[in-house]
Amino acid sequence: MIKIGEFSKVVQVPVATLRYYDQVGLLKPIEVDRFTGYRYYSASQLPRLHRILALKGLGFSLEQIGLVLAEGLTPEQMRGMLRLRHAQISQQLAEVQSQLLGVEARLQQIEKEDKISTYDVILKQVEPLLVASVRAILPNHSAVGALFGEVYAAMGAHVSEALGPHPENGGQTLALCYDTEFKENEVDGAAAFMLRCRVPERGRMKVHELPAAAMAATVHHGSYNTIGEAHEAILTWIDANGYRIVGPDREINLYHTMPIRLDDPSYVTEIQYPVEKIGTGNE
Amino acid sequence: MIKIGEFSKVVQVPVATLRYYDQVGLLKPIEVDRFTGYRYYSASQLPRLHRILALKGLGFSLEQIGLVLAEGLTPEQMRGMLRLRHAQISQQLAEVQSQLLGVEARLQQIEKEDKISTYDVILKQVEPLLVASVRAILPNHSAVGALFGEVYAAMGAHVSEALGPHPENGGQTLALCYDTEFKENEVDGAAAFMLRCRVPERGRMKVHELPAAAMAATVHHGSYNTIGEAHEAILTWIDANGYRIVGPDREINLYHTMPIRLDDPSYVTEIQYPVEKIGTGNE
DNA sequence: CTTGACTCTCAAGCGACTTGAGGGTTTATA
DNA sequence: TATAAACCCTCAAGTCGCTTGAGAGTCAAG
Repeated sequence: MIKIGEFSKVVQVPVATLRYYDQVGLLKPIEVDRFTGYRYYSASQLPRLHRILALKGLGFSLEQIGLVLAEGLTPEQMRGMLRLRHAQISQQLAEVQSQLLGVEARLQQIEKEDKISTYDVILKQVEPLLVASVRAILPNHSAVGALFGEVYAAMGAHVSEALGPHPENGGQTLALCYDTEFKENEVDGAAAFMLRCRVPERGRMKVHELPAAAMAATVHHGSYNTIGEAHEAILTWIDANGYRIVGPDREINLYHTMPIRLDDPSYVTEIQYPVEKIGTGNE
Repeated sequence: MIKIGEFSKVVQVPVATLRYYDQVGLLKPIEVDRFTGYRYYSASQLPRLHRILALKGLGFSLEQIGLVLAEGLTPEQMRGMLRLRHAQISQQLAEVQSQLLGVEARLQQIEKEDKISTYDVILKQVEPLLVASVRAILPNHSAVGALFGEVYAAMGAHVSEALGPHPENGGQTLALCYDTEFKENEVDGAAAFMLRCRVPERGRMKVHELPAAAMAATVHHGSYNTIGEAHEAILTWIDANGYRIVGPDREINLYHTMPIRLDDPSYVTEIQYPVEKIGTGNE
């Protein structure tokens, strides 16, 4: 029969925490003075507390620990809990590891350039996307602008099926680059509009569905002249964070007006590269 | 100028979260309708949100992210934040990894014995400990009981310096085992009392300080006959969790009465083995 | 003009504690 | 024996990053 303060010292658990465990019913003192409310513990409670600390150390919630302590579960149920927890921890491990890589990449970047990067790359899942597009070999990157005109013309009255708040004066456009390495000329690119439903194809304009994918993405704000930096930033990130490019990259503009003017400084472009984690390949 | 719902879809962040970011000042809409309170966002806010998501992905708190977004910090400060975070993540990584090992160990144990273990092993730091002890080669493990009598006698009037609530009828005792491998006889063991201050030595009774250490510990409740199981459990744990024994183990009894009676079924014994993580050796 | 989808604010809830205010009890010392 | 220091009590609120829900107002299509 010892008081809470001494028990606290023996088991190295703060007094407040012991009171909390009492409150939630996890570890009740063997006796509570009816008049003063003083809590009294005994050495015989050590095994129970040890179990609490052990399970807490494995990351179980107090509620789950309560279940285990109630002794009402079979070994089979216990196995189930452990397997579930195992899965959770594995996932958490992957997350923490990628955080570590991410922080290290940022540190490297800041060591090299001695300034905080303009571009922030994040990983996001995108859903399958229906598009109307024209693909062609272009003399240079800027030439993609002309392709948008072609798509626009080919759609005709179906422009209203293009995604965006006001299709006439601001839709969502998408430029794709199929080259697997950087090229100044003979760029294999495409211009596309996002669709809410299928429209008839016409000429070089085809309709197809871009697949769902995990994307490394960043946002470029300003004219296209400096968009190369954004691509560079994203490629550096992909390398430093242990990913690999697995398809054509996309340049997405929300709320473009037609015709496209590549030097508009108010443009906001999201650049996406489909990626997969190295070492998780499905080949 | 788009409404919160559509912005939410584009950036894949829940509406409630956007409202929350508005509330805490992390991302204010570019415009709020004075009459309806409707929030309006624009594509130009994408870079800011991207930065928020990127930093959140590295595990920074919203408060820290707010600081970064305020642009008021130098690259040097940013480096500092990143290094700090790096240290935190490394620690978290170690913790998650040991959780994974721990869960796997428990799963193995339950697969093998098909019951939930009686013993829960935890890791704890113990502080340096002043003890009065008698060390000797003993014919068997139970013989340590006699040594306690010798310590008790050697302390004489200084018994009052022994730790525990009432030194006469219940003190804290400690049995040490210096063998590096299990022995049935010729056990190199010691019996000790914990002291609050130094007392004079007498005969075989010596006073010295046990070093601080990280301990793998468990609690045995009941007579000494079955204490072997507790040792076994702890040794299995040490192996499965990637630790190594680095010193003599301790058996600690809180609130022993003198003389020691080894078959008392109400005894509670904490068993500790000093350990270090394999791969973190200081040699 | 209705319907249904969307938006607003404000309050409370989550988990595992921690902190603090305000007040009673025990114990060691003067 | 008085008193100070150490210890104990309860209850309430704060932490973080949202999430959920109630109740009410707004907007766009049919």
